[in-house]
Amino acid sequence: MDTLETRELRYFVAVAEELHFGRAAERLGIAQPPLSRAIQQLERRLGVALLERNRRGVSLTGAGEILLQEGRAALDATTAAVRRTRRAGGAGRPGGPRDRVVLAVKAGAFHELLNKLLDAHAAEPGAAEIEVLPSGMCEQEAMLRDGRADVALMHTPFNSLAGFDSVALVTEGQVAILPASHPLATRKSLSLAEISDVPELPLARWPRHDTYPPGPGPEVHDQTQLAQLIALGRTTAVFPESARTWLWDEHAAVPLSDAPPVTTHIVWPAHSRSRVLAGLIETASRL
Amino acid sequence: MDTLETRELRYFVAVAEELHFGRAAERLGIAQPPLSRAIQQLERRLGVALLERNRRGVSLTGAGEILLQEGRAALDATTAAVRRTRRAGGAGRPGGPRDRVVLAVKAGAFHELLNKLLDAHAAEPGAAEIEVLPSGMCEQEAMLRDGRADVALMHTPFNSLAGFDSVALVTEGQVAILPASHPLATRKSLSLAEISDVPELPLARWPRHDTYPPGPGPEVHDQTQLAQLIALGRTTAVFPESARTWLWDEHAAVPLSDAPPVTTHIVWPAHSRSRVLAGLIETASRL
DNA sequence: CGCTGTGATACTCGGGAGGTATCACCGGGA
DNA sequence: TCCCGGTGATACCTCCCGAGTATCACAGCG
Repeated sequence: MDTLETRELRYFVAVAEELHFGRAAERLGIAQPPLSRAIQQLERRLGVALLERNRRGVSLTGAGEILLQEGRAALDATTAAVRRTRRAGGAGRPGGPRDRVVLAVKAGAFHELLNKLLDAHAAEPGAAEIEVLPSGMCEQEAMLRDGRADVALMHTPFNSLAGFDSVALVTEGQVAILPASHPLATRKSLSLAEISDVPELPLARWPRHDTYPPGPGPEVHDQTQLAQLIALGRTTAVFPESARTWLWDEHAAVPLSDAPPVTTHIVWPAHSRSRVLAGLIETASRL
Repeated sequence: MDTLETRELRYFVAVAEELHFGRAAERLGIAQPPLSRAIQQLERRLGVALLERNRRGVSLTGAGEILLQEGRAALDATTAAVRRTRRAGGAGRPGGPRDRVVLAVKAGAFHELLNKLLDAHAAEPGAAEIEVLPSGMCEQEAMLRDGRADVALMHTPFNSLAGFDSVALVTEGQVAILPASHPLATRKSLSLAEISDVPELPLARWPRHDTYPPGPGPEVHDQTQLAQLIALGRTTAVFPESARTWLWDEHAAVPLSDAPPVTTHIVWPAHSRSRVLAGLIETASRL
């Protein structure tokens, strides 16, 4: 009576996201009537109204908001359980798949650190296989939560380490990435104010948790797009120093005097206790 | 095909914990054969062996260990969803229950800070109701994870904040709590070494994650037991300075020069975003 | 006033979860 | 050696509940 089937959670989350029974049912691959009944039954069992059925549509009650949030977390945890169990399947048995750890890394970042880490890990005696999984900008957190990855490299203060265990690896300053031809590109150092005050070079905007902040700069989705736009003299960006590795000839990197330092962390789900993961973390923190 | 019902997780966790189908079935309130079948089906669907059925009993494979760990986390998340949704039920509607936040606090600790926090919060305009939930020694983490609590006060380095968001509130030194009649009780300051070297006063041992470390000291479960034993001159203990509030006349508190400082944090599940909780955290960090 | 689109209801059907009875296997003791 | 206690697996049956189809009730809107 105080438990809740995964199916019910999936159904509710679908309805809460679509705010429309028909579309939700279609997304779930079932018909609309069973979905209506399932939600009603869910509300009865919880003893709580989750949806406000007003004319022309559906909206969430306060309790519904909570269940959406908590239900997503629970569903993530469940699919994580499946993914990680499958991945661990047969590990350790000769002939079966080797121990494997999936490391989520922001695509295009961490080149140097990542190389050092992988080399150091490969040099360990009983080294497990590490699969490097490139991720979108703020996607690593979701990947850790739903089990697509076991461990990740993240940058504070950009990524939030909320909900995870982590060890800080290195801290570095930030640089402004400018078109090499731009007047500011020859400066020894710049301030954030100077960067933001250049009207012909608006700062590029990254998707942050699925939403763009309003602003003048162009919207970019990956480092290649951004590199292109900078080379064309259309925008500028601020990055950790280690981003120098991927700069083109057309780019210039100028240190920023007042940008907050960026720290790279190795991050994993708090409840992980696997030997392989522990080894990797140990290796990383010795770098 | 890549999802997993709560029921299946419950079943597997029961078997993995009992390592015995019969007992697990009894605990689950079902018969043994359906349980056997459910686990077989689970293994087939995951494509992974979870249990090693050797003669005379059952043991976990590597994948089984992972699923036990991850499954527990997923089940906790599910029951947390139910608890928090029920708690939020009807909130905001006049006549219904008020907004309520459950604050888990180590029983007997945090007296001063807790009073200040509750007073400050009650003084806020739209103050929600705060229910203070006393918890066992290291139980607050579990309470946050499975939804019995929404927010907690914890001490580092004793509690691990792993998996949660937190804000540090105050840092304080530690004191040794001694029988007032003991020779060391008159000292202005002590070192950890001096404390541990007194054979007639072995340090008390607390249950830490359900297991006692081996050692000579008596086992204690709550502060009252401990207070009694100290007053009787049978043991000693190390506590944050703020513990002075609950000392008896028969107790003496002597500052420790080399004990690590203790920081009190307010801690909540990383995905929480409720307005009420945000208000409480805001109030706490202004203290 | 019908038409459209919404969610709820009525009824039926089939799969699967669960129960009972039983088997197959192994180890230990007299 | 043989039987017995205890383990998990299998066979078979029952029945509930989840899902589908058809339909309703209702609200907006031209």
